[in-house]
Amino acid sequence: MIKERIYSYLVKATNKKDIEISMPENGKFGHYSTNIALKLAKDLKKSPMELAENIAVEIKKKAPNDFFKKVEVISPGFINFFLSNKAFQDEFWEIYKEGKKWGKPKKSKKQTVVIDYSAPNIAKPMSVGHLRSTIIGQALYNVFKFSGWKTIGDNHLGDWGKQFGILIAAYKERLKAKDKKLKNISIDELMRVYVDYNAQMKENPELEERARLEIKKLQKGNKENIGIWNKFRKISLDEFKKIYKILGIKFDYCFGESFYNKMLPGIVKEALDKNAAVESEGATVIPVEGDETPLMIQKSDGAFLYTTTDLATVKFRVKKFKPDLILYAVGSEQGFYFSQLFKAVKKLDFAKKAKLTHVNFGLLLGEDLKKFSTRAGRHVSLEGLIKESIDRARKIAEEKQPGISKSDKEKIAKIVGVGAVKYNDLSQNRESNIIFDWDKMLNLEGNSAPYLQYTYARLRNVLRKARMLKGKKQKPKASAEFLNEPIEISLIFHLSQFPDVIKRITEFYYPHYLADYLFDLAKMANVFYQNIPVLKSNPEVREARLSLVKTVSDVLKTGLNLLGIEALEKM
RNA sequence: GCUCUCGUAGUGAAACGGAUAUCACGACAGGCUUCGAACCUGUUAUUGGGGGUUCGAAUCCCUCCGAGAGCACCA
Repeated sequence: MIKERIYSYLVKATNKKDIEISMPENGKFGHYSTNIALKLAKDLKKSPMELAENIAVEIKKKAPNDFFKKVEVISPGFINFFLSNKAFQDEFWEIYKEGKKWGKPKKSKKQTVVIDYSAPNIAKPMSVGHLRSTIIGQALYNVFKFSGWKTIGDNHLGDWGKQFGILIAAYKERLKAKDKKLKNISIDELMRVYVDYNAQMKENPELEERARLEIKKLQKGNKENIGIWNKFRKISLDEFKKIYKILGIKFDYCFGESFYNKMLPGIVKEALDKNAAVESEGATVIPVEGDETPLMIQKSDGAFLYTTTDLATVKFRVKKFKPDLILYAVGSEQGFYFSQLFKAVKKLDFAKKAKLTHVNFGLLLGEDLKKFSTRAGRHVSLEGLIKESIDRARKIAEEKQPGISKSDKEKIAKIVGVGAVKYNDLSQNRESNIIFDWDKMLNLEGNSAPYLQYTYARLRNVLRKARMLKGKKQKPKASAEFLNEPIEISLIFHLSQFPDVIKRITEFYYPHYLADYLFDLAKMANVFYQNIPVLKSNPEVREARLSLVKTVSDVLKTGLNLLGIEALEKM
């Protein structure tokens, strides 16, 4: 790769290894640039400009004659590199050879990552709030896998805890009242039962007591309650599976909180034995350094908490998967909780070599800038959102392609609609809050999934038509020299950065790096498409351009798929 | 009250401490006898206020203002 080559020349010219090479936003400052002279000037007590000049002279000696077009030194001491077309043509050949593998790290030691994402609660329909965890987690999963990691996706279902006391108590009450709706109870009905009971509980403490008794019975393995619990769990899971199928979400495991239930007493005991936990006001807590409030692992009534489960989960995952990294795709509002949890994990020495990271994301806020929550009764169903998006996509498909068959139209509507929703989320910094807005969320123009999908479909169309043309094929290496148009060089330059983007995501966990990258690539591809004829150009030029079109479309497709978005041959 | 996060064109966003802050939407003006106009071209406007560190700050530090979130018997 070009960047690596510049780096190696710089190392030779300076005898330093810690060298930054950046890409100036403004093309006037070259394809690549380094500030190494500015950094070194202080230590060497030389003027940065003079130092930069010396390095520039050296590096020109180290590189082949036809590699740089120009190496420039600019005040206060930047060295800017302008590459020759030849350098890019060679680069293109390297990329073309890689084919669909382009972007994968060449050498990497096998590492393991566990990604905790989605984690919906049983007996509540998935809301748009769960969307972020689900698709950010899935995108990270895909990127890690593509990068050669052993990747484990675990859906940590919220299938245990106090809410089941409420649900079971409420359910039994309805049963007594012979509520007909209980026969084939839906997840929406379950939530209504829950919300109603929750509201009544505030006025009637007796109901709260009843819920507490039911949860106790459940935890002790009471058959009737376990039966009801299982029923709720199944109804919910079936519902979730439907949504995961539409969204193309997959997990390796779905252990859920209930899975860890039996390990909880052991966790508390271990924490006490290790002197990590103490008793406080009748409860068992782990004091956390620097924090006023400790982390509670057992309530004064003996019940365990989410926290206890999370500790058990870490221990279990470390033992089973021996991960190097565990990622939690969970909202920012749990930031404080996770910082406490991680400190407790360290105290207990549960993590071993694994690095635990909270991949946080911003809240989904209502138009009044307040948090969405089920308790507040504000709920936009995820299913409804997806449906709406598909409807909008279908309408547009009807406008743009009136002639196509009904089944094709449905397929396009689904892929475009789902893609739009995902891209809307993945294209922005995950840490920003998102204000819920139908129109923004379901945008099908500009910086959106359909734009990328459309670009891909156009490029594929050119390739399809080319196959129908007769004529001798040339090796792309031989023909790369015909790629000399500025937009062609820009495309190659951009293609060459793909591996860097992938690498940065495995380091910083920001899917929007990839979305940004793909959008830029698509913009360039459209400019190319608009201005540069492919099929009607001279045969050898045509071969070169077709190779470029092929490579760009492959990267677009790979990138979209990594984001969990499908590409369409026709739309 | 304490702690954390965030304030970038009219709107939504981007920017390893780098150079003239980049996109999209919107608005306005153009472009299909040419590989798909879900596209392309042009015009438009921005770092909340004040200090500091640095050769260089949207980015780091301090302070003020504004918004949001969190702060043991929920998950």
